[in-house]
Amino acid sequence: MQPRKQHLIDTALILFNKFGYHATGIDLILAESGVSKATLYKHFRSKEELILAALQLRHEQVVSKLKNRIEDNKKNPANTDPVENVLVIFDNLSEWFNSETFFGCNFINVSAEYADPNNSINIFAAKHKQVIVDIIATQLTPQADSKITQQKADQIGLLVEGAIVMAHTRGMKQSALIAKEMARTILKA
Amino acid sequence: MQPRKQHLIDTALILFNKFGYHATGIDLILAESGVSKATLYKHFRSKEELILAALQLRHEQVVSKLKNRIEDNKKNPANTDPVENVLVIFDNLSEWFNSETFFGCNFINVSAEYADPNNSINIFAAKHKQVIVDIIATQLTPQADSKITQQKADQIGLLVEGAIVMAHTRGMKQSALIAKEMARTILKA
DNA sequence: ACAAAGGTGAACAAATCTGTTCACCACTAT
DNA sequence: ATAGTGGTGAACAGATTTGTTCACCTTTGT
Repeated sequence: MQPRKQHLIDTALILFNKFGYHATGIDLILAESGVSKATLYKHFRSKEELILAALQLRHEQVVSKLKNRIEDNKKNPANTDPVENVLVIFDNLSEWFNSETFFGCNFINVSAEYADPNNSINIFAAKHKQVIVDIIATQLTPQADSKITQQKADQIGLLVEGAIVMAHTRGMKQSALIAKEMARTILKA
Repeated sequence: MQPRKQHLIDTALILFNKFGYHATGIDLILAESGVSKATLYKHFRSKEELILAALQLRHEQVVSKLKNRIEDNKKNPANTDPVENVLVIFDNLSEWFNSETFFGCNFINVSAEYADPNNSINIFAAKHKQVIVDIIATQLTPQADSKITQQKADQIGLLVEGAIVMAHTRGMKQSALIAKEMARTILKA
């Protein structure tokens, strides 16, 4: 990956997330990154392609952070309960909400702006959400094939979405901890 | 309210919800409604004002529908459990998700596009969410002033948001019923 | 020394967006 | 009849959007 290309994607990701996808024009990304317009269109055929590249980057960030969190938690031999190991997701969320870089979930937001289910951007967002739920499912049971595991993973996924929206639209950053307690109750019921 | 003005708001609400707020141009609203541009700008100073009017309409729709649902449920003297009376919210959601007019929550979506917390559109969306939670709280206990009631209402609110996002981004329309069962477990724990 | 690759800057095209203006039309109440 | 109200249509302005093109610059590998 050429450094200029990477820099464009990094900058675009931040601006898209903070200001929205339609509201963030190409020119702002160029000004903020210091890259020329000709270079942008040498690396990306269109704005849509840049959006997809930014989402791809974000997807990788989220997945790797999540997996690392869970793995770190498992390193402590005291943590054997798969339920508790999954709940670290919400600690992750809490940190994110309280960081300076929280402007809602890229994928929820982009889904709102590109709502057509046939649009490749929308499809990408839906896939991301599915991957996250699948990771949760594999954590709950080593073989994540059972119906019950899938159901539980969807429940956790639903709580994650709810916490993100609450934190974003109402500024309720404690929603991650509210969701965590709810998840504990649900999973142990 | 002049009929042309009302018609503009009705049309704008549908289009904004379906295609997004930036993506929906004034011209599309005019073409779809059959109203002239001069008339639009006689009734609204700007597109932003039209957006706010559309959100106001949607707010009233949601609040009145929700209240009616709860009242209707209470008419059956068998329903005395406040928890069960609150859970009809999720039946409401389920119907909405499975209707032809479901394109996500206007207020979540508009919050994504106008993310600045000082923007009047963003503020309106946050207020709407707060009103919904307050309605839930008053249903849980007649005097909704206790800390515990507020907490429970926030939990229900979180489940509602989660169900909406799941239904919208992943097309999982059954999320309303998943959330309903979770709500029952939480409230009776 | 020189060619190739990657990047720049600026001008440009073409579409699209919000918002303004104004002459004109239809209806209704007096 | 006539004045007032609300609406239309069309042209127009001005800003902003995405995307293209091209002459030129800089660095790097041979």
